[in-house]
Amino acid sequence: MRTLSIFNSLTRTVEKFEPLNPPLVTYYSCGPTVYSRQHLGNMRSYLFADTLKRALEFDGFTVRHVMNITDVGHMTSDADAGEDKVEMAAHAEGRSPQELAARYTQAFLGDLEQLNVEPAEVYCRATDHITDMIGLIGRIIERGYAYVAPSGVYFDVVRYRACGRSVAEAKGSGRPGRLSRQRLEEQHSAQRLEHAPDKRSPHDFALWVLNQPRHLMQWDSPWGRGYPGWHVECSAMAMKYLGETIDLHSGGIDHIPIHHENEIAQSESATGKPFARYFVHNAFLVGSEGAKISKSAGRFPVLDDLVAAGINPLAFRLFCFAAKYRSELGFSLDALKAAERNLYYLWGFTKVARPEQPDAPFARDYYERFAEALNDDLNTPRALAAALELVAEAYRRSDLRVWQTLTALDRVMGLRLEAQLNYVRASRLPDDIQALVDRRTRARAERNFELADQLRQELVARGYEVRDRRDGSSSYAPRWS
RNA sequence: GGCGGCGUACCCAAGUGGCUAAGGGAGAGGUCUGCAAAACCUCGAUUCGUCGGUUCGAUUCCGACCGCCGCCUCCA
Repeated sequence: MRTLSIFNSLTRTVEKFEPLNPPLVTYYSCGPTVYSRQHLGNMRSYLFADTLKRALEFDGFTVRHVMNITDVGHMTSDADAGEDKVEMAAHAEGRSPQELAARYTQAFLGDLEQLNVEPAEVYCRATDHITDMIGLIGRIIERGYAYVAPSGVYFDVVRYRACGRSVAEAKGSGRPGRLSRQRLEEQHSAQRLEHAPDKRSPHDFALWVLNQPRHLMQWDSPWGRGYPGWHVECSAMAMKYLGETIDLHSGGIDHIPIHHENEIAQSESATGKPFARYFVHNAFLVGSEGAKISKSAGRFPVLDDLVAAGINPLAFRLFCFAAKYRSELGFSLDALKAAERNLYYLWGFTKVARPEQPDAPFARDYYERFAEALNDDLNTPRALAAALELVAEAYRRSDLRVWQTLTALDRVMGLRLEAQLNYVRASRLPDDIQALVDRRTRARAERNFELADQLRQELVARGYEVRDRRDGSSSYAPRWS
């Protein structure tokens, strides 16, 4: 078994990854709040999570991956006027929150499928786990880290941050958050003045929201009718499916200061145990001007936009694979097109590959390079370079026996090479296309190149790729599925 | 105000205290081909935002500056 080194946000260093009970890895990654389409920036995160999971599997681990689908409780802010994102969007679209959530959940899963993301072992909806959340909140209250106020049950951030010294002492000088390294008093609190007046501190966050009669989704709880806060579903569901201490937790870099900090706080104050042993965060996809692509900024491309532009979704997958997860990635059509060229380069190899033969010895070096790069904190760009050079080397040597290696690498890259091979091999030409092919073959035999070229143009226009070989034979295949 | 990050060729993007600064795209030239396409070969940053410092030696470490970005309010 190889050892993955990965940057752990908890320690801010690259560490050897060692799960609690190998070969099992318990992995929780943050899923979407389903009130809108997930844009390409979001998709980068899910692709990153997928690559991380595939890398662990490449190394021989068995990954149990849990992803949340948050369909309630995600507020637009923590102020009084904060509204539930799902309910707000539902209202705007004239649907029920349930309909809206179901619709965007489907769209989300469809996107993952198009990107060839391995399905998680468990997708869990927040609304299916209300009792788990209530149980967790109860434990937090018992341990003294949450309190009940008229407007809700709040996590007592000041008490938690005090951790080992008196609350009074900690007030205004609490220890910095483990992930964000921010001290409470250093945070810009001007924006938080609108907070619920019965909160003890502006930093406290809601575990359970009470007395919001206009809210549609409500459940009974020991503290009254209401609904859960945003972060608590992740803690509750992660623990339910993976245990009180999980191996690995990932998400976007923006989750470091709020969501994950809060998850850790509420989880560990409930259990007294470490919540996650490794936290891993991916950087943003940014627009051409270097600004992040964000939902709140309004317009942002979604996967369907790429498809509409004629770009294969897997090109986006490869595009993300070609950059390190911890670096910002600059999105542009040119850059995406470059990735698409690489995709077609690898797919094109299926037309000449020798899947029935064992690999030539030279393939081994490239496999090793790929594995080494991958395990070096997921250096996917270097891994990709190894894969591309493997194919180039095969062409160069005119020794095309590298298929076993290439497909092994593709179990991490996820470009569906195997499926592409089957597709290319299985596809028979439709009769009308075959007729054109026959006519062209005849024309070429008669050295009537004018007609042959005309027929080639026709075939290309119909979506077929024409490749004449040196020996005079030709291949006609649909231009990529 | 606090926390964090970035600046490598036309574009995307790795990387290292000193071996030729990965790889890809685009571009130029070539091989092959009836011509294409595909594939392969060659070329391409004497240089890594700027200025200092440490060092025998820095793109890589330190400092300052310039520029860009994220977070501290929902955000992958």
